Amino acid sequence: MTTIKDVANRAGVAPITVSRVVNNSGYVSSATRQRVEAAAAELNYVPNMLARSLRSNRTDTLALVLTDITNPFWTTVARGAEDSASAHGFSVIFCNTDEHEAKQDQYLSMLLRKRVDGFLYVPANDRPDPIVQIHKQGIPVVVLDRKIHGVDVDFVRSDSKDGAAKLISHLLELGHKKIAIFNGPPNIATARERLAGFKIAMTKAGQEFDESLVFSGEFTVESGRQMVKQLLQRESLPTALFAANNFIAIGAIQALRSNGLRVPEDISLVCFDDIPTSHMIEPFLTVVAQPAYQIGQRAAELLVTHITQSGKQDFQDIVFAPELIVRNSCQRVSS
Amino acid sequence: MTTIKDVANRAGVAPITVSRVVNNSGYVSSATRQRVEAAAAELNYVPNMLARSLRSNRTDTLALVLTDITNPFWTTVARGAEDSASAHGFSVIFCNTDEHEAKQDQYLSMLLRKRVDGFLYVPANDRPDPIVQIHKQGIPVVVLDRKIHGVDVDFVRSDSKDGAAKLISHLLELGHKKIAIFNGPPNIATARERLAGFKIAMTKAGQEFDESLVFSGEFTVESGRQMVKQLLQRESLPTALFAANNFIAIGAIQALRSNGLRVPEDISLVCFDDIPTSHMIEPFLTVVAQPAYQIGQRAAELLVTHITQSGKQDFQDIVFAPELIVRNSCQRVSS
DNA sequence: CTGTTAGCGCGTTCAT
DNA sequence: ATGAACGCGCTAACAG
Repeated sequence: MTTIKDVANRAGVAPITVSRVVNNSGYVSSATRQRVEAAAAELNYVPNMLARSLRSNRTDTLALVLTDITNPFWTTVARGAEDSASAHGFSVIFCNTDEHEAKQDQYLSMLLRKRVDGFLYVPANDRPDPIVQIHKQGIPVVVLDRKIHGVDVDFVRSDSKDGAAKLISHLLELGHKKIAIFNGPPNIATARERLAGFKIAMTKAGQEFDESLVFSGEFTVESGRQMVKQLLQRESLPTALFAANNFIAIGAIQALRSNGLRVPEDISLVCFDDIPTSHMIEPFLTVVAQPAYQIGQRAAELLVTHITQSGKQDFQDIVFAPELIVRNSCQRVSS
Repeated sequence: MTTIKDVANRAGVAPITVSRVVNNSGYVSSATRQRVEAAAAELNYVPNMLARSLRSNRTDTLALVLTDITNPFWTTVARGAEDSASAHGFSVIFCNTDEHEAKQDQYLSMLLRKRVDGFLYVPANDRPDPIVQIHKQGIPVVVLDRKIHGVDVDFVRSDSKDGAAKLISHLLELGHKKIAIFNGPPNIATARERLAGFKIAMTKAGQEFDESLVFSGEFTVESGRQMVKQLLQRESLPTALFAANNFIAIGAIQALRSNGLRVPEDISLVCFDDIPTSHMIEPFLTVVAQPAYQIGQRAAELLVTHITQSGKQDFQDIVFAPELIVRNSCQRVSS
């Protein structure tokens, strides 16, 4: 591994001169510059960022802590974040927590040790302490997707309440009254807000809200299947189903079908979050889609701003409006 | 930012003693250990990996250089790699090259400067030089998905030739004879091999191979659309289409439909690579699926082995067999 | 069981 | 326009 010193020797100059050439800082005569560049090339010199970072306290690296990159929503967020980070000269380390607190804590402390310059953080829970811990190290955090109270950070997310309401309104317009919700865990803000939006839309339309039609699980395919099982134990079925995210919807559809129930003929289904590649092939699920790419992009930009202008102390709560996309998973119901 | 020195002062010991406590190395009396741990906790001490790495020449970080994490195949590979890396104590930095050489080169040199411990590398081209450059720095590389000749590295990939042949055999069994291929660029090994598999299966079945039915583009949705345009300029259409990857298939289906052609009624379609979430909702495309998760997992494991046992010099070429999954995108053709 | 010395590779500060 | 010295935070190597 050749160092700045080796290059210096080869070029017959002092290490600091090599440094100046490499970083384009300070004055270097074009003659010595050329000698240095030649030496660097011959020796395959690659600057050591570790050493540089040790002095500069900057790693040009962001952390992206999310739940599961396998979910197309997060995939797209990740892509947006990486594109934006890369445009600003940052790399990104990604970590899947699977909404698991222990995993998350482990990742966070590893990332802290690695001295990442900032965190793009999708919290697995409502607790503010992870963020507090990070802030104690003086590292900025942008929280994605989920609002947490009592912490001074930026948020980039979409309006879950509004999105849920849009979906429910759509169902109501089609004549549905008995609507069940397959929700995520109540300790995640988006789950609570999507339920809230559901309730609001129902009551606003003068519809009775039936607590027994609220199911709580996880934001996973398996959980979607489980909730169908629970649903089928009821005497009467709702005419429509609201899945609080795409994976729950997938699990629900599978379980419904394997129980001989067709969507939308036997039961209508809407869900939060798009499934891009799927709908490109077969436009099927009616959803509200979040601008996933922009969420990632915007979050990374915000984070980079905080890093480069470390004075910046005004925190933003950027809320995107989800968009209703009507496809073929709902049927009109005769009242 | 509190350092090992601060902790040492607080605990009334030497820095090295703190180091020993933190790393569980060497002898420390449980009395002083406790004092040190208390001091560390009070001061919110977080070890600085940069400093440690500078000495140890290990960053516990892998690079994952792929084409586009937005493609569900790569998403799954990435997840497998991250899970495996994390289990071995490594983080992973991911980079999207979009098959773009310039972007790729930029990423590679950045990652070299960052002193990642190893590369998981999906080459955007056939050239061995990027790998040679990395090896010059003494850093191991595992190449994913695409074989490159003339370099000593591990490969983890699947058998493109065999996969293509399986798909074509399936079509032949259904009576198809005029089959077009929508391929990726010829400078990518998988594209060449998928075409080769196509040819082999055809000739083996005694079918004539029609060069005019070979279309070359990119592994993208847009390219899939473009190739349909080209196809439609022909006087007579083939009865079946072989898309060399999932994104090409998606683009093809869209363009076919917008031109009033239905799959499979008007034309049958098979493709390489699954689209997991899509087929969970609507089992549609007949594909050969690669074990994406295992590819990522296995590659990361191999890489970690090279890193931890730096003596290891036997290189493997691990080839997985793709699996044919018959769904509903093909129709039998009467001869 | 604990401490001293030294150096990993680089860039800031201050000279020349 | 170029260089010397020092220190970023940490841990081998070697005392004691």
